[in-house]
Amino acid sequence: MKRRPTIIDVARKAGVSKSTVSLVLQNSPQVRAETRDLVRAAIADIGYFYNRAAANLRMSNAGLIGLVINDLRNPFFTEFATSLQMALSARGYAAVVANTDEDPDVQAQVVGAMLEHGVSALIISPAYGKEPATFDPIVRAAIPAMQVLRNVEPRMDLFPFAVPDYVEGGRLATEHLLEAGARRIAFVGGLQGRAVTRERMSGYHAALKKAGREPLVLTGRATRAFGRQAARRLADDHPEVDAALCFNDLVALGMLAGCAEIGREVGKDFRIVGFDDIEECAQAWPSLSSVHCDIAGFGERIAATVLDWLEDGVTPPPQTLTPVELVVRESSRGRSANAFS
Amino acid sequence: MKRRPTIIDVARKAGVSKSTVSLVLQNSPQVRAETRDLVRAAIADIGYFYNRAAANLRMSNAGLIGLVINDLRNPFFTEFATSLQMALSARGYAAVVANTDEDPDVQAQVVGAMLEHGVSALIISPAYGKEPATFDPIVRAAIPAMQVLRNVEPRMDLFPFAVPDYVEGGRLATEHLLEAGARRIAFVGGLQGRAVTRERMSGYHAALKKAGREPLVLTGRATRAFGRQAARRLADDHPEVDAALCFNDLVALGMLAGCAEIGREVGKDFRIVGFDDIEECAQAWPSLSSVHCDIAGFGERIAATVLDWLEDGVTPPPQTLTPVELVVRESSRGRSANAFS
DNA sequence: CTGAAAGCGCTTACAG
DNA sequence: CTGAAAGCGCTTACAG
Repeated sequence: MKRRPTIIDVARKAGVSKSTVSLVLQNSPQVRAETRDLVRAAIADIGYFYNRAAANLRMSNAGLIGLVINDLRNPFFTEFATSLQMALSARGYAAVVANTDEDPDVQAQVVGAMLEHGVSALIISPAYGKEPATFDPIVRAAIPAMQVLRNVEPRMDLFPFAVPDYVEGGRLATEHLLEAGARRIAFVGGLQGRAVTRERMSGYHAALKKAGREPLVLTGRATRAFGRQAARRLADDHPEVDAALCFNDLVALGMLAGCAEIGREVGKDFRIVGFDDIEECAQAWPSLSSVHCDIAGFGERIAATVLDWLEDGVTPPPQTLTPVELVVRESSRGRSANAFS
Repeated sequence: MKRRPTIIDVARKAGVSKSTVSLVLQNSPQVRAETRDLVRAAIADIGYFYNRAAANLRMSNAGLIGLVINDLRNPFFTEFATSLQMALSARGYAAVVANTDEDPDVQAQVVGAMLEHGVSALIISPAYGKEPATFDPIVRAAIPAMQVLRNVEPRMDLFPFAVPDYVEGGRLATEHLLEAGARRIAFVGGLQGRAVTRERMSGYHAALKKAGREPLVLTGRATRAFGRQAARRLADDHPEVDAALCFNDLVALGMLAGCAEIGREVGKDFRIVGFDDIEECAQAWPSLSSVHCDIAGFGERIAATVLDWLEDGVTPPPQTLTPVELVVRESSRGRSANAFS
């Protein structure tokens, strides 16, 4: 395992000084074309590659961005993280990513590690709890940092927050179900008291109130398993309920499975709308209506926001709401022609 | 935005030399307890945190591991990447991760970027195509690098390969379907000619041959959409087929949806087995039998293998097959009692 | 247009 | 047990 070649090896090979090599590396116009080509040839020849850690020591912009996610196995967050990472990569940054699995201790640990690695900025979809352990070190490091999708840290001047407009999404979905003829609409899933649940629910409450209908809320974990149980519970305990707005698509997809299991025909006997519009919604059967949050676009937007902040000092506003829209599919529209067995 | 504190600031504050601070940072036993506490207090006081880039410059082990994945949105790879990342994190390493979206150019670019960032090792689930552009630079960097899940680079001494035992999985699943009474079993999904497809299929072929049955292969993309179409095509063109072994769970879940759509009762009229056993299998309805590859365990194992290689020079064998097992659920066993509507 | 020199924040022998 | 000094691979004024 031989030594990694350095700028000095290149300089020696090309017969110039290491300063010149450095200038070539940075595409400086002040080096003569022939010299540049000479250096380039030497670089290719000895297989030199840039050492960013060393450069960073002088320049202090490592080109590393930290990405900390509370639940990376959830397709919603996967999609977000992936599109964000690819957007960063396209602008020449690498992403250090970590999943915290909703554990604030893990979160504090990985954030600390990322700061040690000298990330130039941090994007965090935080776990709930022990906020200071995570956020105080970031304040000390004085790097751009955004919280996304969940707002757990009140200092939004320091940690600007961005999120799709969940309230509007909840309203749109509820109004759609009402227009489609639903008489009694339940809100299913989402942990009680969490901001995200509250927001998604508040659009639902507002729309029902306006229509003079009574809400029915079944909070619970945001999982397929909970959705599946909820389908059964709703049928048993609240047979009058003929529609559900779900906290997210996983719950909705779980309800789809649950309805199939108990023989309730979704789109006919019962209408379901999910939230997030993950890829699977269009592939499910019946296909699932959902509040489209354009999470891929959201990821790209966050990447751009953070890099503009980092590179040009454009501080984002303390709070950004991105637009959402409702995508109506079979689960709330009624079945397509080939739907009977 | 003030300067990040350094070891020298700490030294000044604690009234010792920077060497002493460095020793404290490394928990060296050769520094007196009182001095250590003094230094620790100073560290906490001025909010110092370690600069790994600088340390790395001297030591050349950045504690960064590169993770390059061909399709990070696929839950199978998400699960792998996440468990790997968390295992690395637990051993004090950070993961730089990148999705290539099956694009070999993107892959070459991100691998180059990671090498510049001085990753100490690389784990890659490669895209197909342009192998030299990705792998030659890794060879020059002379760092431990493994290919996982797909074997595209023949130099397996340089890039040891690890993968679950797909052949065995295909065999197990096929034998199970035969035992369950299936008369004609199709293999559905997976791109023709790819090693993964070939392996998963070869267990299927072997088992059928042994039983004296004819194979029927329907290759295609490994997506829900393809699975859904395939369900219809199979019913239309090959009504005698009464079971399917799918290339992966996405295809199988797509078939589940497709069967629901055309009114074919899975578990009764038709049996389906998937491959990978992603989390959703247990939550689907009917629940999906699948070849369990323990991908979370696989991720942890790879993390351990790479770190042992990096830290202790334990070179992995050129090829590792990890065990798989079949998990039988409703989709191939017959419905549970509550299954009629 | 190119070279010599200092410095980024650490670690590591080497003295004391 | 602790300090002074060199060096890791770069960049950046500053001379020439």
